[in-house]
Amino acid sequence: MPHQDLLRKFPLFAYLSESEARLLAKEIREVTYGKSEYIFREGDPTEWFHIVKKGTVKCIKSSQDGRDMTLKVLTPGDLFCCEAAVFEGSSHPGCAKVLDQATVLRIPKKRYLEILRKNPDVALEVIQYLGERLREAQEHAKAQVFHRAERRLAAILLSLATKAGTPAPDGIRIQAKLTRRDLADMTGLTVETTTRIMGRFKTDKLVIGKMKNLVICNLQGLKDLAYPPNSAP
Amino acid sequence: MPHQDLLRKFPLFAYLSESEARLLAKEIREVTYGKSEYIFREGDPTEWFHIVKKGTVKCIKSSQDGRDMTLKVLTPGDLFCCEAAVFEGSSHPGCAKVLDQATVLRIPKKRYLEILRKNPDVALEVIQYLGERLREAQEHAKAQVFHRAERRLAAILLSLATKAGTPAPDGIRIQAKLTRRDLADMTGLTVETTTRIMGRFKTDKLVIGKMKNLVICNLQGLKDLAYPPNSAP
DNA sequence: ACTAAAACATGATTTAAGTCATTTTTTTAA
DNA sequence: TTAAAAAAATGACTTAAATCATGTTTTAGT
Repeated sequence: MPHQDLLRKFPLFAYLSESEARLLAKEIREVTYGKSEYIFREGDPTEWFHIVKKGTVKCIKSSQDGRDMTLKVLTPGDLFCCEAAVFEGSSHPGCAKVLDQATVLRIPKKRYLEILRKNPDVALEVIQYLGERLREAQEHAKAQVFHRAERRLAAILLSLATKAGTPAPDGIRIQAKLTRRDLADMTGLTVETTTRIMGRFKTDKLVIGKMKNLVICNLQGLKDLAYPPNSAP
Repeated sequence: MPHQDLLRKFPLFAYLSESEARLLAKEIREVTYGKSEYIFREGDPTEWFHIVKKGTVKCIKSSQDGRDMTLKVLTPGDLFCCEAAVFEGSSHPGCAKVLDQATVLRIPKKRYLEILRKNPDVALEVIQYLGERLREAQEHAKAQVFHRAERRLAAILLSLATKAGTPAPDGIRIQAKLTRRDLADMTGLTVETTTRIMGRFKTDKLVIGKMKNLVICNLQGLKDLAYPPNSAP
């Protein structure tokens, strides 16, 4: 059964019968995108249900005023376009843009809906997944709306560490090579303040290395900044 | 069939058979809460699935540092505790607190899960509902994280107008009587800046009346502030 | 390998919004 | 009805972060 190991974060196959899984496997397409390519843009019709297989993808919500907000960084196993997007006549509420070269699997929306309809367990799984995303989005909003620059950046670095990080000898390496602009787009700060605060983080030995190879070497230090003693984690 | 008209925002009954609906109706409990009462608190075990019948309820995420974030204002027909919360062994990720006297319907979590499992259409409806909430949460985060005080307040007032507003002769009346603190908790601003900006809105004739009876009398004016020409609505 | 273009860094200055302090108004409960 | 408490309004002052300006480094494409 192909792709199964990729689906750890969202075990679609696990609930299907042998024959259903075989049928689905035939309909899955694998598409590779280069750096900075768009997988889809805001307003595009929703035809597929996607899962990241390799690389990193960011979900963004664009504005005419030039400032795009980065809502989420997706890593292998994450699914996207699983929201309202999947229903009749709907269009994407945001863009999906590749950060680093990425491979995504996609399933025709129609097949996806069929699966949901026939397999209540899968539907429940999706409900749980969406609930989790919703909770995450609210948590994120809280951390970003209520706090000051330093704390916001610390919180973003932490979430990147858990979602897109890999253990390294000197700490946690953040693979997705994000620019200062990317970080600014996640925190609502300007590139300048992002630069300044990242500079401070570096002199305080919380992180080391440049953006293309950033390593968080004092996770606890960042946690103390993001969630100080008198606020709940 | 009881309660059916309340469920317009989430037509649960519409998908059930006569017998199922009768069975469910028997298990629905109606509970009334007074002003400022908690329906549940963060960390409480999730035993029920709730729907607002009357009044207004707010979802908040609390902090030890005294600043609670108001995530959402719920009005009749809204459901809550429908997220990850509903699954095994989970606990509420935030509190639900009554703004104005409110009546809520509640269904035992177990029954709710049974319904989802047996009625794929209901499950799809929930998926759609959650997707919509997720999109909303992201949209909200974007509006709040990236903009300045005035714009943030304007955006919040607009969303309140659509969600908790009723047409009035002089504009849209916001029924939920929110305090400056409530508005501050939704925008991440201080009470003082909220006061100052609301004052400006009043002199600019965008809104009239006090908090207990706030009327938005220039919707377009607020829209222009919240989504200026060079940014997408 | 070299050039052009991004991305990054840093300083000087401005400004929006936070903080603190005080007064007025509204709400609540005795 | 009145007293106490909570909420709202307003002013003086401070500060964090935006803006603007300029130089440096890194990345990408020919």
